[in-house]
Amino acid sequence: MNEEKIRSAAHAAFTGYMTQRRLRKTPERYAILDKVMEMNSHFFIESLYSALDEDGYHVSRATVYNTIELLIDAGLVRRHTFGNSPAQYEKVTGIGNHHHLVCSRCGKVREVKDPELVNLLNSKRYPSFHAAYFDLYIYGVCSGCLRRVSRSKKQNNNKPNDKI
Amino acid sequence: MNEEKIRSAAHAAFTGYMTQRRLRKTPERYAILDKVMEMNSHFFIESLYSALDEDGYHVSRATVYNTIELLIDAGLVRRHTFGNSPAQYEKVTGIGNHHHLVCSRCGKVREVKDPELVNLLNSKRYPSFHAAYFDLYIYGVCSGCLRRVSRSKKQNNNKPNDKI
DNA sequence: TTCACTGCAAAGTTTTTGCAAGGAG
DNA sequence: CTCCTTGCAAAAACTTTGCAGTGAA
Repeated sequence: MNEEKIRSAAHAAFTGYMTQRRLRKTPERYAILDKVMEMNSHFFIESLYSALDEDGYHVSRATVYNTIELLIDAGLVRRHTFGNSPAQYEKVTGIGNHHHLVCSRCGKVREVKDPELVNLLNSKRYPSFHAAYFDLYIYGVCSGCLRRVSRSKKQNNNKPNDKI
Repeated sequence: MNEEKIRSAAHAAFTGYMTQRRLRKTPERYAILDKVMEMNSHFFIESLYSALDEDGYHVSRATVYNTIELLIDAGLVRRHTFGNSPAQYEKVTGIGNHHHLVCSRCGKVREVKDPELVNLLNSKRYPSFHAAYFDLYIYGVCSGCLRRVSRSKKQNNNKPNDKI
């Protein structure tokens, strides 16, 4: 199955990364990687931490933070900070590059694919800079919040957003 | 002069925003807006706070945070969180949309303009989402860090980045 | 055997909140 | 005169750090 293939590719990549840097291949690091690969879509450090705990595999928060840093450096994970909420992470599978639609009102994040745009972005080169990847965030208002805003406009009590 | 025109346009926009939402037009809010418009490129809340203090215009941090939130909602300021450093802000002048090249090693941020890309992005429409603006972050390694990395590779002691 | 890694808890950083006083509308 | 906004300091939220013990190489 494809999911398993992705998992073992990630393992291999992480192993290579650690070998190259003479980092120790601890069971905690692999356990965290595995759990990350299980997470569908975005997650917080705290969710990852609890998910591991619920599996009966306890690691300290410090280790989670430390390992996530390595995974980011290895290119297996991306960090996003949408608006002012705590950092969110997402696994990088290689397949399916996408962008993020972020609602400025409620903070909800939706993914959109746009191969045309991805191709254009991939073709760009910059002087004195070796680009590795890009993140495109499109901010705006989702349809749900749009409804809410126009409703409250009529009641004349719309407030500045309290999320994001 | 152009700078003054931008400042008064920002004033007008902020006033309109506050009027519409029945928010109070306090001197603190205008002082913060003015200082923001003086900041060239990116700044931190802390820099803004000290800059005001150095001008002999003291406002509490709470007010700075509160006002920045309003300015973002009003579309006069953008918040960025590059890597894992504290949030950085930047004024929106309407002229000169740009993207950000972010070095994953040292955290340095450079602006690049690309009208072709901006036009393409502006033309995009999304179902059930009303886009207001976008942020494109291009992550990679700057030339300075690239030199440093290849040097340390030879010495066989390159470490995972400790910035970002 | 060595020293990078882990867990834990304490400390650090950044941001938010509660409350009394003040001032915009 | 009302009640939104401010300042301050305390608290919260998130992340990093110090240190002693553990285990990968």
